[in-house]
Amino acid sequence: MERHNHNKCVSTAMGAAERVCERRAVKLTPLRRRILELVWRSHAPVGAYEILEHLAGDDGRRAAPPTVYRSLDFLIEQGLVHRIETLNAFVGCAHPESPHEAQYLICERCGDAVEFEIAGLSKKITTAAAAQGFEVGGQTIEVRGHCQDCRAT
Amino acid sequence: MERHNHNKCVSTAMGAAERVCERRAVKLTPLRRRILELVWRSHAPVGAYEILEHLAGDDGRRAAPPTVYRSLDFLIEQGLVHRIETLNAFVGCAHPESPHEAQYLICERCGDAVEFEIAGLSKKITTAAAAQGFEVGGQTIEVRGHCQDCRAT
DNA sequence: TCAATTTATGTTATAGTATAACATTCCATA
DNA sequence: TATGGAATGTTATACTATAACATAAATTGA
Repeated sequence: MERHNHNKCVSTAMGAAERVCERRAVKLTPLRRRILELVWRSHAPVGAYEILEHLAGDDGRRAAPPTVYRSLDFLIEQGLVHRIETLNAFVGCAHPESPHEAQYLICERCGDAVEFEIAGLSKKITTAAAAQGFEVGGQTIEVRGHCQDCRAT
Repeated sequence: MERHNHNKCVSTAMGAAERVCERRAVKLTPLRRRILELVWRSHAPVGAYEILEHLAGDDGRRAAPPTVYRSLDFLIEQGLVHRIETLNAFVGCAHPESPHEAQYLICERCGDAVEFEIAGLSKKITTAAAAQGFEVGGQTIEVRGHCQDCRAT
């Protein structure tokens, strides 16, 4: 199913997250840590309610939506998780150390969302917007289509 | 409030929509026409339930969500309306004649969403994705920030 | 240390967005 | 004018997200 050791990705990401939080003096609490891990365990973006179910699975009792959304808010704020607007879902950020505008390739067949960067793209947009007097606060760039693997199959 | 004659924009847009539909032999029914007009009457993106309320205002009785969503689906399919993913809302398309990837500048102060195009941007993304073996089906590019007018105020 | 304060989480209820499934009406055309 | 397809109506419900208030845990300062 996985074409590489994804567990390793997860633990690498968790390590990075811990370092980032420590450096910023913000708390990666057990709950936040658990939710970040759940997000990372999936290549594909995960919905908030999906996370909720997995939380319930771990211990006996059921968490409520605000629990998940609050932690997601924190993780997004710290750049550890990105939200995929076109899917109402969440993915782990591959480069949490340096804040950046994320751009995603989203495969409509397998559901994977891969963060990618086109050199200068973000800057080009900012410049073009500025030319019209628009001051850019944030960008959402999401590309739908079929990934290499799915096209081959 | 409006800094130009927006009514004129609306009627121009409606005319274009009628021509487009006629050429394609698809039906711009009274309901679809009414909804398109409601969308156009606002510079800012409109939510589906907001449209629903305005529909109710016109005659006495209340429409149900599927009525609106179905018409929106049609209008989007025909490129007469675009969906703003980051707002769960809808705007009239300025250039319905030629299908294209829309890009939006969305002002967080006044709410206006302006369609704009950066020369070669869409193509650049497609090319960059192709370099990774990804075949692009569609793009979502939405830029948040402050428009010229709102910055001036 | 302990009270005061802040931060995080729990809990309940509800708001907001969207679609499934089936019924009815409208309309083009044979 | 019967009929088949497209459009719309209707009811119910799924999915996504947040408000508001309660409790618990951690931090700080006296």
